[in-house]
Amino acid sequence: MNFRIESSDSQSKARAGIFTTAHGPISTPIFMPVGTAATVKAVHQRELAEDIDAPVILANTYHLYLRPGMEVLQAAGGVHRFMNWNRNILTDSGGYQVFSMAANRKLTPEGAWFSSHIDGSRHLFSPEIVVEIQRLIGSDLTMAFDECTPYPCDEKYARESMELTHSWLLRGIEHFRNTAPLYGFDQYFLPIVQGSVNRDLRKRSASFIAEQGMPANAIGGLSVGEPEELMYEMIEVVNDILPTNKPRYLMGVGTPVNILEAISRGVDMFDCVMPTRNGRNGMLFTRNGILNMKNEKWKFDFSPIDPDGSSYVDKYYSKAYLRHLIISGERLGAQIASIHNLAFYLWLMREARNHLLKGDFTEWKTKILPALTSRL
RNA sequence: GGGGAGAUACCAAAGUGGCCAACUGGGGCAGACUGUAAAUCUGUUGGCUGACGCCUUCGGAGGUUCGAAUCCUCCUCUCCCCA
Repeated sequence: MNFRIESSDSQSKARAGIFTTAHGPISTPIFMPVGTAATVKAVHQRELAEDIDAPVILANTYHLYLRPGMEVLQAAGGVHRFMNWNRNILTDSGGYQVFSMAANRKLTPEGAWFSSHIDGSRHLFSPEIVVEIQRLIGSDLTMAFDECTPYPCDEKYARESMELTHSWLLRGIEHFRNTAPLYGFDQYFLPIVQGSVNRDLRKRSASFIAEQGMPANAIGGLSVGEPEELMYEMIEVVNDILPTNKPRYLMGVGTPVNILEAISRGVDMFDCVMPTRNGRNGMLFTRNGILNMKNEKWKFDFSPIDPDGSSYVDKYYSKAYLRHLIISGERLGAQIASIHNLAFYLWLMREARNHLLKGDFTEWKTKILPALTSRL
């Protein structure tokens, strides 16, 4: 995938780069919209490409495995053809579901036993099985199977969880090397750093992950409830060890501020459900601040949703109209809010990148940060 | 004209002597949401107070009682059936 760093910030660890897979170039820093079930909820692929201009989206191994199932995805010729998305796709491995559906699973050295949230049926996810499934899905970027360590947890649990993830990683890499892509293009395998909020564990994990020599590296187990300062601290610890010449992917993060702070600490790739889920629930992110579209104050506000927004929906519809749609539970409200938020996130990444190339990233970041957290 | 039922907070609807400032649902208002079991969840919804608490409320007026949304009298209004 040949990551090329185009510019590095002089006042921080931030950098702008680019790498390419069979499904096109990805300029970093980048935000990847989450499309768990082979759909970014409430957003058309056409809007993702043409309006939001996302070069890569996420899908989820666990969800696609359960529904529609591997027979369908294989018969379709992989997930790109299935959903008619010919840009990049990254699949999460199901590691997050190990964490979020803890009540329905059992961890063993072999792997994780799940109860399907759809019909209750039992399934085993092992590092090998998860590689197989991601081969069948045909994602460009495939994730190692890990345990996303819960927070808070004691040192012993964090250590054992990390060691389990490491042992799973070795098996996953071996199986990845012993299998081939099914649809005629290369796939890449990303290992994941764990270690909870423990500096020593994070260092050990980052070293272990770096040694594997994978084309890109991920940081997991953060933004799971820990204080933001701890998250930033762990990112710093880990990024001091992960190779600088490969993309770094911070999984599941986050707010616009989280992302800018992580970029300045050397992270290149992000994903988060926040722009879509919070959008559906009426929360809009803009360069001027956050607004809750459900609030009464927009009831008679017929001004554009976001006069400074980069998406067509921003000037096409008014705040009062969007408020009405969201309060009424109308689907168009979720669509407009999701398009707006994703367009904003992608705009923010392009903007960060432009300032990195221009050489004034830190000044720009310092200036824009207060506005991003203010409430409108 | 005769007979019957009913009026409770924004709406609907429980409650039929003290555990009632009043169940529950809707609506309203506010909040949460970070590798999506989420178009979901939580709080709040008479007034004053930080809290204990106090004050005013169950169509209207009066009465019984230590105590009334609940019992009695009259009044006003609504709905249903028969003629």
